[in-house]
Amino acid sequence: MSSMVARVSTGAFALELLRSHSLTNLARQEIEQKIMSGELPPGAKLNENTLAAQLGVSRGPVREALRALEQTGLVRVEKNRGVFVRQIPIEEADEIYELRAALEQMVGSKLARTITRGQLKELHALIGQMDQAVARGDLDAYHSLNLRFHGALVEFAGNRKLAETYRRLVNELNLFRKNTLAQDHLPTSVREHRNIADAIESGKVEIAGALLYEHVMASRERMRIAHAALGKASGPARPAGERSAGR
Amino acid sequence: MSSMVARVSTGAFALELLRSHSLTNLARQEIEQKIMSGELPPGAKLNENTLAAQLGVSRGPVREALRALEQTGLVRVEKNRGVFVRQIPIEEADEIYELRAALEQMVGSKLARTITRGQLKELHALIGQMDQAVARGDLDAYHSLNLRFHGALVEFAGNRKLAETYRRLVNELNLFRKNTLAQDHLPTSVREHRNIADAIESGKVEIAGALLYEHVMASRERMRIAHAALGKASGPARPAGERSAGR
DNA sequence: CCGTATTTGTCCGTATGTATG
DNA sequence: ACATACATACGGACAAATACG
Repeated sequence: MSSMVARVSTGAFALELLRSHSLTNLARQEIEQKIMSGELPPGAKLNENTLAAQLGVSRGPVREALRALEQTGLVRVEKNRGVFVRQIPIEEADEIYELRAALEQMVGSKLARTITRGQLKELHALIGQMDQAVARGDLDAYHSLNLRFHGALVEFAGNRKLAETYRRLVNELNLFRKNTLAQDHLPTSVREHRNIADAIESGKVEIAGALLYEHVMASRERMRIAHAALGKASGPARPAGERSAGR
Repeated sequence: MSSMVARVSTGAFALELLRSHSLTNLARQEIEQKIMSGELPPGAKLNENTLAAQLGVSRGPVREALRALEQTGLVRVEKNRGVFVRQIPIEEADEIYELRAALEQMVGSKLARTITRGQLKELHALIGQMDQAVARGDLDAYHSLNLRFHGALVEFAGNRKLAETYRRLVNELNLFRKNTLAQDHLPTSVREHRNIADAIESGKVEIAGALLYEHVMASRERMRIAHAALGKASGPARPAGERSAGR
């Protein structure tokens, strides 16, 4: 009893590592990484043997990881055929944006009541960095900062279940965005971020929520437009699409 | 609804069966069933061998199923120790209710704009049945109808991702409710349902959303009270609780 | 249309870690 | 504290289904 922790230097972190030390979790993280980075693009087939070889493990952990990823919506499993990186159809992306907007509305309202000065400072810091990114015309940096900004908002809301749900949705949206890589109207987007932060700081519960809702729905519109434009420009109407789920 | 069982001749349904014909999916459904029915109560340990034997399969599919169920939040996996039916702490139930309230607010606003006469009829039918259940003092029936009412609302909103998210949350709440089996103030609850349906019918977007939000948050309060009362009355402060989950 | 190769689905054996007397 | 019993983690083999030539 007395010496429990003993020498595991930073307790919580180490335990988290240990928990992830199972090959299944390792495989899940690694595969998820490959998907999110685009190394495994939407529609790609995930070969169990190949993945197992790459990770230096047997197929068991890989299969378990894939079954878990199926639940998170990142992959789709077709019996006796294989598992594929999900191809999010525009209709579903639409739905996800709508849902995400509702979640962020909740976040905005909540933060308007609970935010701390330190958190506000973090938000403003991110906004400042976004300004710079826009000035440099660095789209990638902006995109990344944007994700961090919204992620911070959600985290600050202090509802872990909400955060988990949000992460899941953003993951799926990233799957979709790989195609359209939204070229938001950056100055507008930055201004909206400032307005949101201000409304939160002022404690305007309704307005903060509404602004975030509208901000996300505006993103959705830009996504739709970009997708429509891309649809005409490049690909055929049906780019090796998701086999209509139920079949 | 057409008669579904019949034969395995109706396309979509039959294919759904086929998809479930994989032992992994079968195991997942079966275990989920056992959990939701209370046969496997929160905190129970799930033994791979036992489950495999009960289902007449090997441990492989069972393990994959458990990994999937972990992602849905129904079970918790401790490396080298086993998997357990999750014990939702009151704090998390609280968070889930809050999130669910936000989702239903979205549902209410949306339905106020899109609901059809047929859907309204279904809602009123359910409300009528709830009236009868209350009159009979049949709590179980009321509880079931209540779930169906909210489920119908969510379904009518026509956002599949929302519906899926909602289902996930309700699943987890059921895990919690096994303990507190909320004894809502039924007449109040029924009245709220009517008000919600009316607001939706009248197309009052803001009000319908707000009413649903408040309705769910009121449920949360009742849950809290019931839980507090139960905590004092029966169990010890710490009923074999969720081990603080790593960090 | 058939035979072959590859991949997935399932099962079982073994090693390792955990709980217990 | 040690040894024993047991459950899980992982790997590997076999069977079934699919894809390919």
